[in-house]
Amino acid sequence: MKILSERQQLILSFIEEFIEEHDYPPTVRDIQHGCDISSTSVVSYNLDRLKDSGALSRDSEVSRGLKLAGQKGGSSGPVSIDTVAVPLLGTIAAGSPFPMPENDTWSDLTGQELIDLPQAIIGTGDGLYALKVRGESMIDALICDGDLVIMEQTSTVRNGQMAAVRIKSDNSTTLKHYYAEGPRTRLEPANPLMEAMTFNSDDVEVLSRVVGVWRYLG
Amino acid sequence: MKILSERQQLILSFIEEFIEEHDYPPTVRDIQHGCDISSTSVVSYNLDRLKDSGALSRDSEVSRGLKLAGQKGGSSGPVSIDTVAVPLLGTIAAGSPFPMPENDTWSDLTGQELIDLPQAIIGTGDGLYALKVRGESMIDALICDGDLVIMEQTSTVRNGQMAAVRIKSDNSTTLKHYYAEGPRTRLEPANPLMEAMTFNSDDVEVLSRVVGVWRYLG
DNA sequence: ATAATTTCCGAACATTAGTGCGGATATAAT
DNA sequence: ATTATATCCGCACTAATGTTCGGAAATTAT
Repeated sequence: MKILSERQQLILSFIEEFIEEHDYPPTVRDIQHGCDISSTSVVSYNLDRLKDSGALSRDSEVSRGLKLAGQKGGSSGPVSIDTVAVPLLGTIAAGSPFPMPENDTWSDLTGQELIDLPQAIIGTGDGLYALKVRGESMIDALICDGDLVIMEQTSTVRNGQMAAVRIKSDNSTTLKHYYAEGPRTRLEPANPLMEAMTFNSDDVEVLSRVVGVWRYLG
Repeated sequence: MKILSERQQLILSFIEEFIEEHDYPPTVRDIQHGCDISSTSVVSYNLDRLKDSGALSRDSEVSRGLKLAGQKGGSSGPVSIDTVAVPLLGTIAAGSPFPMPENDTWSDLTGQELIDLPQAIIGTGDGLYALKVRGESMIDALICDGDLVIMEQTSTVRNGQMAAVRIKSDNSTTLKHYYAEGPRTRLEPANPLMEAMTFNSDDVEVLSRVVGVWRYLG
């Protein structure tokens, strides 16, 4: 990746701020004055350079025909990107019943606390919900108190994926890596130092798939 | 609220679609042709009406100086929120030297892969960077292969916070909860099942503070 | 119907704004 | 130093773009 000159970075951040403020891109002359550049041609030159480097795209002969490349990934400052809102359904603790979405329509979750996560790392967010972990009961899943677990409501998971599974005979629920092996189902803790267990497949019910874990240590 | 004429509604939705496609607003003539209007003056006239009704704002004598009133804040589906972009500096593995931001100016990180995180859970994002974890060497910090660790470059952490610390005598680096206790410093694994260790405070160097951990199991 | 108001038309007009060009300066390579 | 390359400068040119204005047509009020 080509290195951007100081002036080019300045221009880039100016464009970002300008769009942030006006909701439309600046003109060449806006940039000129905003970045204290002596000539419009210099701005034009550097815009082309930025275009070459992929930092932005430019519609020629179009006023304000600028578009930041990442659009969602500027170099500094907050930018707006697409995110999905995931409802925080409750907390999960050792022994407590595993919370599940009850509403059959996801649109009916108004009033729930929502967690915003970037679409880029979460996907569409369909059927997702979040649980807050209380207590240390999931240490062997490498999940600790305070963690936010993002789950997808599904009863089908592929081998190797992590899921919330219920052992019917125990009436216990844990988060484990899931491996269906014919009549038996192996559940493997995320912590490789701990040992897997196998159950009769009939005895294992998949409640939700674990999509992600967010731990914030502000 | 004044009722909008059919033409005004058409113009409004055209502007919306145009911005969706180009990321900058249309010109009067774009609207003219897009809505099959005979004269630019008619467009200008209706834009003024729309401005009066509050449907949009208009910067006069500014090309493409349009801003839709609603602009942001859809009611369902993906929404735009403020996020911060965090550079992904590299990977961290057992034994490997701990990657640190080298550039003294954060604005100089263009070209790095960027991770977008919601501002709401990350804060301003100043001085933050991300590392991808390789291998199982951090199991005792409840961090596993593939995790994304968000760090803040700082040499001062408060007791109880998690930090990347270097043990000088070992020349080893680990992620531990940090407790300065006078001449001694106690380092406590995130996993409460494991035991803490104490070192001479001189022997412990704080490299970065751990702000968050993101584990994605797509 | 008549008048008042709103909307539309077409055609200029005046800025605004992107581009091109010759040459000056810097910066890097040989 | 000397050449090559990248940037910058000012200025002019042209395309794009918002605005104005007299009058026509449509709509609404009296």
